[in-house]
Amino acid sequence: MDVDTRLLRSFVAVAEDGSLTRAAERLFVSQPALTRQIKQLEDRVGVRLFTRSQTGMVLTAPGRVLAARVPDLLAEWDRALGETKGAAGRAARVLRVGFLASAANEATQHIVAEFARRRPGWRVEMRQASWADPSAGLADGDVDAALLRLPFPGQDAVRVEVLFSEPRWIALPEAHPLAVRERIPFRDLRDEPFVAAPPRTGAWRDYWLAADERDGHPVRVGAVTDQPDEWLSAIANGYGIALAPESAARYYARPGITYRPVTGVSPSRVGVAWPASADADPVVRDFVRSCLNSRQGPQGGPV
Amino acid sequence: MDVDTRLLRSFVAVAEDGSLTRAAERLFVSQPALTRQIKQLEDRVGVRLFTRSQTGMVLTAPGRVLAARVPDLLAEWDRALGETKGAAGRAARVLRVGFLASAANEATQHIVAEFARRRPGWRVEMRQASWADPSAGLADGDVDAALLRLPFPGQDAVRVEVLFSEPRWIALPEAHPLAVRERIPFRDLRDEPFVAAPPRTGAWRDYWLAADERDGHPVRVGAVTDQPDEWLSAIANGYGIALAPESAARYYARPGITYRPVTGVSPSRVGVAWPASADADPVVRDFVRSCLNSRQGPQGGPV
DNA sequence: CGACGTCCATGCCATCAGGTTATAGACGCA
DNA sequence: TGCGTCTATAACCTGATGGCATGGACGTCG
Repeated sequence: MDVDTRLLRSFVAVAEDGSLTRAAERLFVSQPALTRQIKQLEDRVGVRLFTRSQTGMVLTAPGRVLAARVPDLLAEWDRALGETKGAAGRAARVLRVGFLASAANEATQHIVAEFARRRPGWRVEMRQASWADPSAGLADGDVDAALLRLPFPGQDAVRVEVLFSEPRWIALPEAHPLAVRERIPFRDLRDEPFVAAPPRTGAWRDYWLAADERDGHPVRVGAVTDQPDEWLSAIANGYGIALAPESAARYYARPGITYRPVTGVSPSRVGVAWPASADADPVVRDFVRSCLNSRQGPQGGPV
Repeated sequence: MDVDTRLLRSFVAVAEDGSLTRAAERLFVSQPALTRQIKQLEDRVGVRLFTRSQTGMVLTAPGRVLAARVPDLLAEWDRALGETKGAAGRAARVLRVGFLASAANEATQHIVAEFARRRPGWRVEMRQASWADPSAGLADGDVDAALLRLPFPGQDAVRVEVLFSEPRWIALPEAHPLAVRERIPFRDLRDEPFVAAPPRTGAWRDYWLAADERDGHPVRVGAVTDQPDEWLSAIANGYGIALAPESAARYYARPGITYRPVTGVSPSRVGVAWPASADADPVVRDFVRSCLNSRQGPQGGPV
């Protein structure tokens, strides 16, 4: 029996949301279209997967069985796809590197230059990931390596080398009362609304909300964004403030936003990560070495 | 990235055959349709999977990576589907039992009756499998249990209880010179053409060709069939002869075909099999018990 | 108690994907 | 050089699918 993985993703979404209407807007399709997708899936499988009611969609017993397996299947498919693309990249001498907005900042160009020196003929394809995926595509096998901020979800499943760390600053609206201070203790910021990453990023989101350094003061979330521009707008518009690496002050300077050093929060660490399955890949190893080398400065010290 | 599993099955078929034309006829689609399916898959994945030539289609390096993973993915999907249908059956109080044509024969009705006694309200759904799948759907999770002939492919991955054994006879055309004999030694049959099961059924096919009891005489295959009616026609039409369980003489009696006892071949064993994952399922256990009980005769002896 | 809001289902229409047949184009082989 | 065997392309047609508008059932709130 054949199915489009699209139907399976729709199925999972509806199962999670318990509602066609909500799932439909999350999937960017109309509710009637989703109704028919689910119906089609049920027809193909030959089993009623949901019981409908005016309060939503509830999985039947067989539906629960399917819902328990489908996410793994989809993840495996995505992984197979990633490996295939990786092989294609290798054939074309392209190394796919994911990075998070603001991850390596000025280090990036040195790393790429160093890699180019080590691997003439190879090209690095930098792929910016949204904050919705702090692993920058590593988890899905979308990239061969990634430059990102630690900690990140799924970190234990991959190899990581720390490259450097830098202080965390605070980004606030120019007109914010605290913006006049030269240096701000974090305890003065704990009760401000924050601009946060999407909830499913878990520990990563918490880290940038400094959840561990609040002494029990609850987080107030003023906005949720997953891209730099949205993030900057949200801050400039006064929805909240946000911690950011020092280098963001240079890379994301913008009228209406002020960056200030913060005391009382741990610094942010930047690392290079790659899947364990690429341990033996000489190109990935060269890239990692390029990263470690660039740590000491553009001309490199002893490795 | 979303794909229809259909495209994946097409991909696997083309990869196996190394030819669009041959794969197309195996899949019962036209060659241009398959050309476009493959092209579509390549577009979606964003990677060239085959190198085309006038001698056929050859996998590229990334294509090999994908081809190595897809069969497992499809198998897992089929398994998830089977489990879902199984759950649906349980909810509807239906036990799905696969059987091979000629597997249990007269025992079947006793087993079903016994099961009905143990599980009032439950219904047994008997599904005849073609000889192309001697596991009768067990391997795909299509059934909750199966009545079949041992040995069968994949036997080690499931639980099996032997129910009984019966002599193997030979089915031959009425006009065959040997049909006049009352009892035929197998060595007199070794050089006859045989009607065989499809090649991919492996050991099962060999068993019914008595490959182990030929003393080196090679098998002559006169026809390949995977359904009882085709099998009977092939024999009646003189394409070959075939070993069959004794009970086939009663269940598949037909003008033009004669069944005779054979000496010098081992008897055939019939068993009930179920997936290890259903070990704890009380309904499956009851079914197995019904089978074992019916072994002694319809009224049952001590279990 | 009735109006309203919130669900999911359905009808209609336009569009597009996918199949089939026929044919072209490339190449190996006799 | 002509034939057979591949895959690619063109033209056409059918059917699937999505969007919009709307219907019907049910809970909720004034």
